[in-house]
Amino acid sequence: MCPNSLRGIPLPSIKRLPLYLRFLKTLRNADREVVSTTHIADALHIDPTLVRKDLAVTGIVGRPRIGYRVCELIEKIEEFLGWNNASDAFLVGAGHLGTALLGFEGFAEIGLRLVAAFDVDPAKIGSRIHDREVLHVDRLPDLARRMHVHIGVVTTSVRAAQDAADVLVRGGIRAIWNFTPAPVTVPDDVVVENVDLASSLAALTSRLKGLPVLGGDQSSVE
Amino acid sequence: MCPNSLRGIPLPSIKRLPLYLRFLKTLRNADREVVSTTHIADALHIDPTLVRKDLAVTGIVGRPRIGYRVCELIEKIEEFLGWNNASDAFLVGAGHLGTALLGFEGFAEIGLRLVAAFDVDPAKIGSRIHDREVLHVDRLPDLARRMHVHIGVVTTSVRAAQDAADVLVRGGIRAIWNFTPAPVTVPDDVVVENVDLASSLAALTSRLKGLPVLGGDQSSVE
DNA sequence: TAGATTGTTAATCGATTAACAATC
DNA sequence: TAGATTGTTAATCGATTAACAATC
Repeated sequence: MCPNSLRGIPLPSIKRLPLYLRFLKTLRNADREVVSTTHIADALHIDPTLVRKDLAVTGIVGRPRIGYRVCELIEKIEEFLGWNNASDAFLVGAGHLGTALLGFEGFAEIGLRLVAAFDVDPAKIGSRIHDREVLHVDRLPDLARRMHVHIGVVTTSVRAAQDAADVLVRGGIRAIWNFTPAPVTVPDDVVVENVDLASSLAALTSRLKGLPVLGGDQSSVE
Repeated sequence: MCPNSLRGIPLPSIKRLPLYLRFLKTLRNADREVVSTTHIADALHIDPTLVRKDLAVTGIVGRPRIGYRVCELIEKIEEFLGWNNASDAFLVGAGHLGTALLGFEGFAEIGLRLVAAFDVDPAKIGSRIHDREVLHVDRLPDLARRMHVHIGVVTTSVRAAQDAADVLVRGGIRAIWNFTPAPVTVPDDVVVENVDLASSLAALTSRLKGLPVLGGDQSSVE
């Protein structure tokens, strides 16, 4: 019955969905009604069969000879990723990076809404950054529960990252988006996704040095 | 003769090296002289054989029964990644994110030095951000060549990303670290590494929704 | 020596790519 | 119809894991 959800879905496929989404939106802006996987594949330099497999995880069905309806595809991908109705998130660490993320308008596109920022610095608490209040981190657990916020974004210093994660866990948060290079430890039922700039830079510099690297992924266009 | 450099090195291995590096530095701070792969593997939740394979790409040799010398391992990894002597980089787009990156002290650890920022906004040009001058982007190509800068960091708006890439290419830049969600097109000999927040968030939210996801990678700790 | 660990070779696993039948 | 495209099954490829001999 549920051919896709039973077997599990490859993480690489999930990570490519936003790529398709972005491209499809440019097509929609250009008033394209339908699109074939070969067209998507050409534009994104991905194998057409892989594109078909990736799109299949959303449950979309195409029409032979025609392709997929652009609007339907966009809807299906957003629905699959849960980006159709935005999730509220708390940000911990109102420094430079935190401020940048609070000001990043692109989050609306990807279903995330940073509703408040937290810090320990008395100089920051009470101020507003990009129209969001900065609160003391001690207030986070209670507010997270009362506001049903399930996602935490960590932009503290490396030193404070684990403390931030602990506070978020105390607030019953279920997912942590960690922008610090510090690995954080959380209970099994909390999901952690790390944005690891060092890994990304390692991929860049090793290729820059002309080393022969195998298995280039989608984040590497030449 | 060169057992590793002939066959090419897996990109996943390269992306894990910074993870090891960070852990090894905590060991060095604790005055640990030697370390075994089993110890590293336990701490980082990675298979010990995989750790050995990853470390092997740097050319390090360990001693059976003993392990690896911590300091030597750190040196070898930094040398392999080219992080032992920092590379100069230009940043294009002095907005919120650009400002955050200019203020990020962690780059010293990973061999990157942002030496100047560029923008088109007259209000910004001539100012200083975190002690780096903001110059008009028109001056970039000439300066890049004269200063032998080979790395460009793009933190512009989506709209301006391709223009930024073009200017960097005109300056003879060889690698672009793209922080915008826009895919940029560059000549074959220029390396592009994308920091794709949407992909990262997709991995987070799909796991948050309790979907069965295969192939969790290192960026996903639970 | 005994035993922990390295380094390597073989097996497994999953993702990607190729082939092709079904469809409109 | 002819032919482009989907959707699926099989083949390939590479990364990870397991097994194990070599080493000190």
